[in-house]
Amino acid sequence: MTPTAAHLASIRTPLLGWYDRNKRDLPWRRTKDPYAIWLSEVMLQQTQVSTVIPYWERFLARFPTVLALASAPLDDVLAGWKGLGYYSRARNLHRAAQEIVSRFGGKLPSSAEDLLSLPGFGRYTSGAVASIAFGEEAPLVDGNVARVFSRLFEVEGPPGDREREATLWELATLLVKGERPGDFNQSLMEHGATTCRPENPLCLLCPVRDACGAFRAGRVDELPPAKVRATPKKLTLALAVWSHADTLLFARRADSGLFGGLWELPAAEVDEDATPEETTLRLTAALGAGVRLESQLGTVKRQLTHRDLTLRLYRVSGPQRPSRSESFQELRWCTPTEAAALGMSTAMQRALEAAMTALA
DNA sequence: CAACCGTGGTG
DNA sequence: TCACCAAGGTT
Repeated sequence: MTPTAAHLASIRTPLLGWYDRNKRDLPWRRTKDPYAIWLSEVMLQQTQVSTVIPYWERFLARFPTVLALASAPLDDVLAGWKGLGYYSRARNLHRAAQEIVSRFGGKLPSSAEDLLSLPGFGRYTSGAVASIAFGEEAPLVDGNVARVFSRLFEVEGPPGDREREATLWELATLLVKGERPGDFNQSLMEHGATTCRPENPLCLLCPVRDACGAFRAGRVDELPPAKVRATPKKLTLALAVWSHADTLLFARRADSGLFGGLWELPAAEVDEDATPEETTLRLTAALGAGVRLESQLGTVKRQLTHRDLTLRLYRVSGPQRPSRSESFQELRWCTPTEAAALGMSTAMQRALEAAMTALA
């Protein structure tokens, strides 16, 4: 895979021109603040543009600078991320901000190489920030670019294939060299998102159709091959709905794993066909306090990428109201209003709504 | 390197 | 309804 200089130019120039004429007016394209651009790149990972826009604006207003983010409690950062998913992104963002303060004097390093050393900066995000915010000729490959290249150059192999990935990064490295590397990288992604789409690509409107191997060969529909996904595994959680006065008991999960660092109705994993006795034991162990199941308040189901999640709500009580537990970072009794400000997954919000409805 | 990590949009 | 997917990173 060694395209000629002429072939590269027949892609680079039209694509950049097309981008200048057709790029969407996105809020993070109106700023030159590296921190704001970094934030957009992290939020956009595996997430739709339309979903990100309101989050980006709100988060930036709440944490306007690297220093503000670094100084904030993780709990607040996760609350600002509430509902966006992939919460390790927020934990890594927070850690990276603190490292930027301690190692780089509070300013983002400008090279992809330095950025790569920070939490949450992989190859893609390092290249994106270095090229878009700092003008470095740093390559990037995301899902869009992979699709665009696999069609333009007829790169074979399924997503994840080692040789395929190496080829894609080589191509990105060759193509990014030239004027306005940040805009060029964005032109690749914008093209993939709007024209060279996964389904029903708009080849008739494509600015680089003449250079496209898949178009010439009539293979646009078969490149790239779809990724094979594992079937979701079942995960059943028993949730304790423990009310006292006008409050409910909430717990903050450990920082790693599913919903790491987020608040929840205290949860314990149970077997899909767990008996009430087993459920009682699990919740008692989790809370470190004797628990009695009063009644079942309902069930909430959620589909995650790798998990088929079932949340079973149990109204519980016990002889002693717990205030600490080994299983959780923190326990807290909260009114509904207070709970609304906590960092909580959408799944848990649904469960909480179901609990409140059942209790009302 | 395969598994893990969320959510909402789409056909 | 459901499978697929969207500007990935970590372990």
